[in-house]
Amino acid sequence: MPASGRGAALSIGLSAVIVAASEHEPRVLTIRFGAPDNPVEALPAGPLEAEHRTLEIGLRSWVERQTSQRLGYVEQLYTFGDRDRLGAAPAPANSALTVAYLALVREVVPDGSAEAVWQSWYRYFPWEDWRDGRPPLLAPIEAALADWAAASPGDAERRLREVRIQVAFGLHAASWNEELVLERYELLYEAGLVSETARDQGQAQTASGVGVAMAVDHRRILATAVGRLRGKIKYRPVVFELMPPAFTLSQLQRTVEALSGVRLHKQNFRRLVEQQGLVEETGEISAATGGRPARLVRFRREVLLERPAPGLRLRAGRRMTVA
Amino acid sequence: MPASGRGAALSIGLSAVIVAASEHEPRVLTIRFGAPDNPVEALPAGPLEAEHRTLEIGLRSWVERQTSQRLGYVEQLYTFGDRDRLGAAPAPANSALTVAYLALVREVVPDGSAEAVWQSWYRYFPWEDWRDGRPPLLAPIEAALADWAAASPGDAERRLREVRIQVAFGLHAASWNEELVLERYELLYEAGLVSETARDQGQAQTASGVGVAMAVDHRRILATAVGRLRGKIKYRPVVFELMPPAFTLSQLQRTVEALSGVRLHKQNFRRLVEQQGLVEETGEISAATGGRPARLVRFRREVLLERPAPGLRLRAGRRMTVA
DNA sequence: GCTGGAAATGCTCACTTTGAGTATAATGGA
DNA sequence: TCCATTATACTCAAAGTGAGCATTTCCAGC
Repeated sequence: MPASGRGAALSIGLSAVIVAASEHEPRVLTIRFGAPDNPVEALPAGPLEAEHRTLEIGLRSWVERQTSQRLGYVEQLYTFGDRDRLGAAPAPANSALTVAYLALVREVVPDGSAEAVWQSWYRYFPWEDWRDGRPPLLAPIEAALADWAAASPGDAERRLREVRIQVAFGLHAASWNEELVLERYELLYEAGLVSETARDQGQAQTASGVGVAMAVDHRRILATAVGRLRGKIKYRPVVFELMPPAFTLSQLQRTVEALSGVRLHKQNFRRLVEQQGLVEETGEISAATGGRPARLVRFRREVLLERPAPGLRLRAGRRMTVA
Repeated sequence: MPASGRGAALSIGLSAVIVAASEHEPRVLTIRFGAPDNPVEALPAGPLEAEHRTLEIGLRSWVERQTSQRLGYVEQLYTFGDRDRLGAAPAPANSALTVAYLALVREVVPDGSAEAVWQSWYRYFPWEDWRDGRPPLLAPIEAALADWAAASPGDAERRLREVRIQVAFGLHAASWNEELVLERYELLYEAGLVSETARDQGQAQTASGVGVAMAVDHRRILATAVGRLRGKIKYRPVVFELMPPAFTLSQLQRTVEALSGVRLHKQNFRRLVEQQGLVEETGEISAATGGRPARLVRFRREVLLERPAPGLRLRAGRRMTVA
C-alpha cells in the first residue's frame, strides 16, 4: 500500500463539551483551576489511552471516571491541530492533536470532583442570548468590528471582513442566524475583542475582552459545539436527550429556547411538536407553576421510524417570533 | 492545567475524499495498486507532516503534490481511530488515527500519477443510485439483511436490527433517505454482505460481496463523505464548486441528481434555483445538445449574504419526484 | 364562592411553499 | 414540413407557516 495513512507521531488528546439544560439555562461542564482569585476555566480533557477500543469509548471512560457523569448521546465534533489554534504561536516539534466531542446528559450530578462546575454557556458567549431581545452588548461589539474592518491592510481584505461581519452578525438582508456561533467567535478573536487573542500572542493579559475566556482553544471548541447543537435540534430529536422522562410542552419550549438563544411562538411550537408526532401523552398532569396545569408528555421514540428528519424544524431565517 | 489534552503518541494520517462530477456521474479520486489482476482500490492518503501549519494545509499540500489536483472547497469529515475500523482485529500498540477530509474540485485533470483513477462512486455503492428507479440489487440485499436480523443472538438485538434496517433502507413508513449512506454501509458490513467483513476477520477472501471493496476502512470513509455531501447541498451552495463557471440549469440538475442519486422534478427544480437567487444570467446561450438551446447561468455569490442557508433545499422525505 | 392573573390549550386566517401537472417555445434532423 | 427533444412558462390544489384571538383551568386573595 503506497499511501497508507501512517504519519508523524503526535500526542492525541480528547476533549468534551458536556451539555445539560436546566429549564432556563443551557449548561456546560467546566473545570476550574489555578489561582482562586484568577481561575482558569477549561473543558474536561484527557489523553487517549492505548487500552481503549475506540475513540468514543476512550472518551466515555475517562469522562465517567473524572466527572462521575454518565454520558448518553455522544457525537464527534471536530479534530483540532495544535497549530490551528494559536495565531502566531511557535509550533512545538511534537505537537498535539485534539479530538473534540459533544455529549448530552440528562442528570446534573452535583459535580464529582470539586473543580467541575456547571456553567451557563452564555457566560462565554453573552452575545448569543437573544431570548430577551437583542443583547445590548452587541452595539459596542459591532462598532469595534467595524473599526477592525476599516483598519484592514488592503482593499480586498476590507471587503472580505465586511462581508464576514454582515453574514455572521446578520446586519443587512441576512438576519441573525443562531447557528453561526463559531463564525462570530472567530471574528471576535481575529479582531482582538476576546482576551484569548492577546494571550495567544504573548501580550499582556488585559482583563477586558467580551465574555469569559477559557484555556487554550476551549472557547473555540465550545463555540463549535453550540453551533452544531443549535443546528442539530432542527432535524434530529436530540433535545430529548436533555429532558427528563416526562415533561410539559412549555418546559420543552423553554429548553429549546435556552439552547437556540431565541424566543419561539408558543402556539406554533406546540402545533409543530404535536403534528410531528414527537411526543405522546403520559396521562399525567404536572404540578402547576402558576396557571392552568399542563399535560405531561414523553418523547415518542417511534418517530425515528416514521420521519426521515424528525426535529423541531425551526427554519433558519424568518422564524417564529416571540409570542 | 490538570487535564491538558496530551495523550499517547500515535501516528496520524490524513485521507481525502476528492469529489468531482461529470454531468452524469459523481466521481471520486482513487488510487489503484497491487497485482494487476486483483488490484486494491484506496483513497489518497498521506502522513501529517510536522512542517504543516494546520491539518487542512497539510492535506492540501500533499494532495496537490501527489495528484497534481488543486483543491477548492475542503471540509473535515471525521476522525477515525484505528480500532473503530476493524471488527475483531487485534490492536497494534502504536496505532494510527486518520483524519478524513472531503474536497470538491472542478477540473478533472488527466490523473498526474499513473495510479490515480477517477471512479464513479456508485462503483462502491451501487445500491445508492436510484436515478433509474429502485436498483434491482436491493431485493437480494434486503432479503439477506432480513436473514441477518432473524439470526440475531437475542430478542432485543433482533428488534434493534430490524429497526435499523427499516430506517436505513426506507422500508415501512420511512421512505428512502439518500443521506443515510453510512448507516446502510455499516449494516451491510455487519451483516457480512461486503467483502471487507470477511477480510477484516482474517477469513478467506470471497470474491462475492456487494459493490467494489476498498482498502482498510476507505469505503466507510467514502460512505461518510457521500452522506455528508448529499446533506450539505441542501443548505449550502456547494454544488457550484463542482460546476464549470457557466452552465445550464439542466446541467446543474443532472449534477445534483448524480450526487443525490434521485431524480428531481424539472420545472420545480428550476423554480427553486431561480427563486432562491442562486444563479444569474450570463447572457449567453449554450450549444444545444438536442432540443431548444438553453440559457447559460453562473453562480450568484451574493446569495451568501442574503440567505442564511442558501441551498437546494430538497427536503428529505416527500420530495420532488421524477418528471 | 367570586374575581383576576397566569398558564395551557384550542382555533382561525391569510400567506407562502410545494408537488404535480399542462402548455408553449425553439432547436435540429428525418 | 413535421417531429422528437429539450427549454421555459404558467396553473392549481394541498400542505405548511406566521401571527393572531379566544377559551379553559388552575391558584391566590378577597
